[in-house]
Amino acid sequence: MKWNELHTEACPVARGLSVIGDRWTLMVVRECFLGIRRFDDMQARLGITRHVLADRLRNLEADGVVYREAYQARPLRHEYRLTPKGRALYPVLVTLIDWANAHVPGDKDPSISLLNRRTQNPLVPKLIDAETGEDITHRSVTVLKSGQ
Amino acid sequence: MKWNELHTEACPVARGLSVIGDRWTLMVVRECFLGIRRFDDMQARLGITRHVLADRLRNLEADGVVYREAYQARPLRHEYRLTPKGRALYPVLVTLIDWANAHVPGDKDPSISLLNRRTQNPLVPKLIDAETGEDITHRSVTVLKSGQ
DNA sequence: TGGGTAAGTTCTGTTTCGGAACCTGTCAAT
DNA sequence: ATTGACAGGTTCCGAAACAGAACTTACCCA
Repeated sequence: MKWNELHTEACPVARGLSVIGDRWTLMVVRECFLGIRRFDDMQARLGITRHVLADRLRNLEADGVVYREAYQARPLRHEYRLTPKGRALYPVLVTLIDWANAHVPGDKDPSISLLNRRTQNPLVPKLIDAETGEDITHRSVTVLKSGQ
Repeated sequence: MKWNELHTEACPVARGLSVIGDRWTLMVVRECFLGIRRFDDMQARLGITRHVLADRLRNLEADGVVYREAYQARPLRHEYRLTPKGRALYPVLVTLIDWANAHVPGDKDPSISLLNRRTQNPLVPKLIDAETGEDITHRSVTVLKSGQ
């Protein structure tokens, strides 16, 4: 199967990964969350090649995750910002960060972690079912194939 | 920057993606969560090439996400199962599924969604800070760079 | 002797990537 | 008028990764 056939799959994991399941894309989204909006800043911070960054930003814009907005007219320059769809990726990023901090130790400090902004205590992300308040675990969930 | 230099980065997003930030890896993990344990089953279901699947399973085993366990002796055959580190990826998968179902519509039914096993109602995943019970959003979180 | 099963490995041609250089439009200083 | 800086790309090349198909190994069964 080729990658560009994936976005129509029934499985939401496949559809999600058709947008962000790439070696660099989620790192670009991270930069957006950190307030980095310009091409050269992203390129310098990520160490990605300019060619690949241009391609990823093009795809993210086409997928509606970021949009381009002019910040000066001459010469015309755009910056990249997250759309609501892009901001909705925040829980994915947070759970990934939590997993990596727990299970993929880097061999050099400094490390980066998340704090509750109000209390300044370390964030302890927990996934619950908003309907019932129950923890979501592998065992508390079942899969539904709907449609025909 | 090359991909194999990424796992030592300070940023947990980079370290996490060095393990699962690949076009196929999280799909393989999904199969494991669905109880698919054997090479040929995964290959047939995913439509991935055998070469790439063998490589991804090798990497996932090396990274401690899955382990191989013999299920018959002659000829020796192994199946792949999630380690605790692998099972800890469940929240990442659930938030990704939730995002994709909300924002990446497939153009063909059937679609797949998650249910609370006990109530059989649709799952509404919500990420909260276990310390305070507050919702986790982009605005309620701040970033800490620790170490030196 | 031949076929079936399971888990890979090997081969070949295509696509993508990394790294560096180059291009475009504009302004400001020399 | 020319030079340099800035910002956001594009182009080029060789290297790496990928898709698809065939092949290999080891065993069992008929």
